[in-house]
Amino acid sequence: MTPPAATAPNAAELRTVRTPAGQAKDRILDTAFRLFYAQGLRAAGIDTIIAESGVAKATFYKYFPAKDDLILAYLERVDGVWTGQLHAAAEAAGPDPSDQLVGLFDALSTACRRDGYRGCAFINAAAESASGTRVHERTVAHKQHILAWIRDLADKAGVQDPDRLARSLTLVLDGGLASGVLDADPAAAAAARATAAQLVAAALAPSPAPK
Amino acid sequence: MTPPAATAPNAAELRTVRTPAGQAKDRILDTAFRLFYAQGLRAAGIDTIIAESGVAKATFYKYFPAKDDLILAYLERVDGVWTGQLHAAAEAAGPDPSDQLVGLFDALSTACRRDGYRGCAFINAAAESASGTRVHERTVAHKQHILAWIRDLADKAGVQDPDRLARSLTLVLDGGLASGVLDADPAAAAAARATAAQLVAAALAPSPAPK
DNA sequence: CTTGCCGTAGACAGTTCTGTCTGGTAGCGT
DNA sequence: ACGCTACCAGACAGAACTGTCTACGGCAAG
Repeated sequence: MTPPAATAPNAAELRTVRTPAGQAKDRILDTAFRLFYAQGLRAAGIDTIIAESGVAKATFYKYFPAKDDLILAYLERVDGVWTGQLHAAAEAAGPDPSDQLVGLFDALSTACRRDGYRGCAFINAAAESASGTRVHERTVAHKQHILAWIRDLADKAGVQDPDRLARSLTLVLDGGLASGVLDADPAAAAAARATAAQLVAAALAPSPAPK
Repeated sequence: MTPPAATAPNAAELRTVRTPAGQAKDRILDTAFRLFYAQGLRAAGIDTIIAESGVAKATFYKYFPAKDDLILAYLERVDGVWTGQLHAAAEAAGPDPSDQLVGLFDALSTACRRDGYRGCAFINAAAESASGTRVHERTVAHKQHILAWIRDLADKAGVQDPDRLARSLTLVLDGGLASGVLDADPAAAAAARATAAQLVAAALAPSPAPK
């Protein structure tokens, strides 16, 4: 009966406890989302993520064969969340595309007021990943999606040069996000919104040839 | 004569080679500058820096008791270099402060055309350091210096709201720098300059109350 | 009941990283 | 000639990290 294993803890009172469902993966992703963003991709170790998820190591590696796979899944989730907030903020500004172009900057204000705000997860991830890696490529793709979406809004707003306006606005947005990793100053977000409003207004005006 | 040490390599043909001067520290800093920027603070290991500097480990730890000390020295050097390039670009634009406010963006264009460009060393460093650490504080201080300098230029240019213009310009500048870690697109730098020119022009104009 | 899947628990290997320590060498001023 | 200083070379310790492996428990479907 008693196993001869000297190292094995007597399995009697062994709390293997629970196994809710196929939700171990979700717990891992939740923890990764939190730790990767708060500490950075490299600073957050696999062991810590496993421990805080309350998951067995074998389970972890079943779902994410390598750390990079988890990082990619994390970025995927961030993409969904952030894009959603951006769209929501834009739509909250009303049906007019030119209003939406300004309104989307409210997502920045909201984000930087959140506790533990540490700037843009994608910019931070790019800073930690070598170019050419899957992680880095993923961040580039994200930024391109955002740029395309803003360009689309600018197009609908009927400005003369949608590309130019979209470029300017993403610069301001990225600037606001990047400064967030330094200090989560709400004034920067407000300034970004004001600057965006100015740029959109100028793009809509008859424009006396700004140069 | 022959040392009894079994492990010791016979010191006969030992090339301890050179000891130029007190320049070991410089070589370390040069290597750190290169590797920290190219790979990131965490990805660049002490051992690699030591090996590529051609320096003994003891020498290294004599000058930099901990890795953080080297990182701080690295940031100090980056600050000097980047601030210098910014000032030079501004001055190259002529004596008029309003021209300098636009001209400083030429430093961004130049930087992103450089091989191995990977965005702003400070933003990247901030992404890898926890807030509250010396490294993080140093990056914040850098950005504040830049902001103060631009504000000063805006003041001299005689715009109505120097704070507001300086905020906008740093947002655009940071945006250009942040996007540099994703892809070193010269178009982004050009767009940043154009946006800056537009913002400066608008700030100087009689301004029909932009809202 | 048995079989297979999903899960826990944790030992283990192999690498890498930071930081310490010993020992030896070359030049320089006195 | 002597000692001082700055340097090179590399072994070593201790920790942390990623990833593999064995062993076991419970649940549901056939």
